[in-house]
Amino acid sequence: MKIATYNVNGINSRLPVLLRWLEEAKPDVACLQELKTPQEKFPEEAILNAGYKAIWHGQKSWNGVAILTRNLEIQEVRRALPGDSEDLHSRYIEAIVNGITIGCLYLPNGNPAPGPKFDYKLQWFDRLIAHAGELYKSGAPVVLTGDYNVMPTDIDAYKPERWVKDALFLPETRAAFHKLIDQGWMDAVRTLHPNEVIYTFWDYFRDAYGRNAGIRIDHFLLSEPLKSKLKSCGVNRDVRGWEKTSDHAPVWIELNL
DNA sequence: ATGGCAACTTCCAGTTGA
Repeated sequence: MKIATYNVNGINSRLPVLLRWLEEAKPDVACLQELKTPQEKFPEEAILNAGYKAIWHGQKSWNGVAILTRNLEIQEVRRALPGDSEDLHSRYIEAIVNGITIGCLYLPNGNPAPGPKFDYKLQWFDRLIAHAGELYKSGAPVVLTGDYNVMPTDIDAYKPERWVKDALFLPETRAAFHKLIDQGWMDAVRTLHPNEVIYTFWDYFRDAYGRNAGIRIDHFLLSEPLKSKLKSCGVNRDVRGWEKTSDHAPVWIELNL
């Protein structure tokens, strides 16, 4: 079973790239972030025609998450993190697919830091940690994937010294990520490739992709029952080089179920 | 240290992203 995550940076302006990637990569499950579309303008018909069912949580202008499946039933569980009914950002959607709980998340960016946006990032992170803890303890097979907006360690950033005051790399942010990992989760990509330079985002500026000046911020976390099932993983790096592409590249894992 | 790019909105300049 192949599961992918892809921050599309606007699903409607990204539609040709998204459809081409689905056709070429053929993930069984695709978790999407940054739809940047209201609920009613999600391109459901084009996605259905490409062979995928979808559930999504849209929002005007910003955020937005979706889970797509090919030839698999999808049962939605929730479409927000517990813990703050006032939080209206569309940043989390969770479903059960093929017996696996899949959480698709778009963690807040948090810049500029310090400030209210960074406070919101850390608060959202706390709610994710609380919810993830419940999921992990349940013993169910769970995949928590998406755009975490965190580089976990120095190896995950081109010139990490340039990111030390950035919300994606500040000590509080990394500490929150490691608190989450310490519940027992496996960082799938880093576990299979412990020393490799792997990036999932390259800035649009200054030919960052051409220079491979990237960062690794899109992650797959696996709960206990899935750790022994992880077969392979990777980044569809070439997608970042396509015309009218996102600033993120898709990331995928293959599970031997 | 700065600003470079892209997508959004609703009227082309301001905001957000990472």
